[in-house]
Amino acid sequence: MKIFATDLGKTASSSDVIFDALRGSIISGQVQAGESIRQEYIANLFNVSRIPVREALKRLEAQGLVQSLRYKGYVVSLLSHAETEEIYEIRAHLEPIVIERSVASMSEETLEEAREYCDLFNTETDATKWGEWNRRFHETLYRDAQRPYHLKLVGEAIDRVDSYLRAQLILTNGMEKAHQEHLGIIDACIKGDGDLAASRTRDHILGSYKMLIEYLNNQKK
Amino acid sequence: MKIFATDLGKTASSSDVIFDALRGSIISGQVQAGESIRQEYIANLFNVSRIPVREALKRLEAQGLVQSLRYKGYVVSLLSHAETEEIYEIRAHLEPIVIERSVASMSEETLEEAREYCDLFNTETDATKWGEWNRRFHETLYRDAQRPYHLKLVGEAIDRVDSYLRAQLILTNGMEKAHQEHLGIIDACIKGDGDLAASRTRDHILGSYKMLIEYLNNQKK
DNA sequence: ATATTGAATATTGTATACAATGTGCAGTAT
DNA sequence: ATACTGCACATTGTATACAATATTCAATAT
Repeated sequence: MKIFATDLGKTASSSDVIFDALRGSIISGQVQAGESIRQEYIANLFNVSRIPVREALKRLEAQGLVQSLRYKGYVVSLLSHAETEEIYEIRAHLEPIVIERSVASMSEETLEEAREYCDLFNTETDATKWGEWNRRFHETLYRDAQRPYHLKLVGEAIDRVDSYLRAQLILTNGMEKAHQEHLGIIDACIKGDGDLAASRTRDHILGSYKMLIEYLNNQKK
Repeated sequence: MKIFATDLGKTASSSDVIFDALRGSIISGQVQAGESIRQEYIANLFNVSRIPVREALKRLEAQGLVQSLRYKGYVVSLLSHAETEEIYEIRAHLEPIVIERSVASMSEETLEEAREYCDLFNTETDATKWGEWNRRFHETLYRDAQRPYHLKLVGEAIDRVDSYLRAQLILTNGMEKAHQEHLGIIDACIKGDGDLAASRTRDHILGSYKMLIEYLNNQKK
């Protein structure tokens, strides 16, 4: 008899659970940039020792979401204007590639799910949830690309800016514009036009970057 | 009196030392893909407990160089053809961007250092060192780009394929071609022609990918 | 000869304990 | 009032210890 050990060794250790939780708190903006995270505090929160907490933090650090300062704790990374620009530049390069590949083999279910998130984004009244629907919308559309490495990079890039955006609720302004662009992207996917989906995705990303910059400039005054 | 605490909290802990060492062993091909890394073994090697070893491994895992399999140890990641293609595709997109920015503010020292590595790559007789000189050559040329996030991604992407390439000593074939291309890139940098440097860099990367694919096809027969 | 079982072993994941050292505040001097 | 000093405290980094469980290999059954 054959053993199908598909999920061998994949039982989520508490370190994984804590990683997910911390990452979620950061990208949702619940823990703001600059705040310091105490190992002992997190450990008590989850009723574990500091060991798994440390390992989760090491992973977050490798991803750039936190920085370790000895004797001062792990601090949620700040995001400079320069780095924000970099990340949007990278997203504007990679995400069109991904969606183009994705369109080529996009399933009906994927399209349907994307439509749902698109709708949720549009009808949601709780502003703190817009970021999440927006993210799921895009990630769903990228799902069929069979480009895991691209997706890893894109996901981490989005994590990095999300933590900042959501904390500031910047999306408030361009909601309607964003929704129209989402509809345009879905439309291109339905047509099976990868090129169009790609260029619309690029415009969408560059557009939101421009919006962000304008917002920050207004803040200064 | 003012305290210049530039390097506050940056004393390298043993976990950092071990991370560097393991990363080096992997990307140099000394530890081959598929090999498993025993925590206790590494701990003894460095005369430390398993704790810092585990943290180093967690970081390597976040970078994709190793995978954790419970009760079986951390295994050096394999590299599928699909993932190789992805990584070269990403490099071909990002590295031209980086070098273009870099050319705009490239110092004489950088150019000089790049020339040295170019030379070392060309004259080196020990095949195991080619990869290292090649890498330093490119990283030097990217240094002045002031694009830390790009450099992080590019560095990790190179790490990922280097571990595989060096183990196979694939470079053996295209040495002379690569050297000519290096000279072409330097030439473009001297001229201050960012566009040209970018396109030559792209061609260089795509060329080495093509070479790799041919090599792998020949292996099959 | 091959398949199956079970106990010893190996290996990881985590808790606890301890060492090192920066931080913060009270007390003191100017 | 402000600047300095020293000590208690807080916080991290790592060693040791223990628990859980997969792996391995010899013994046994088919």
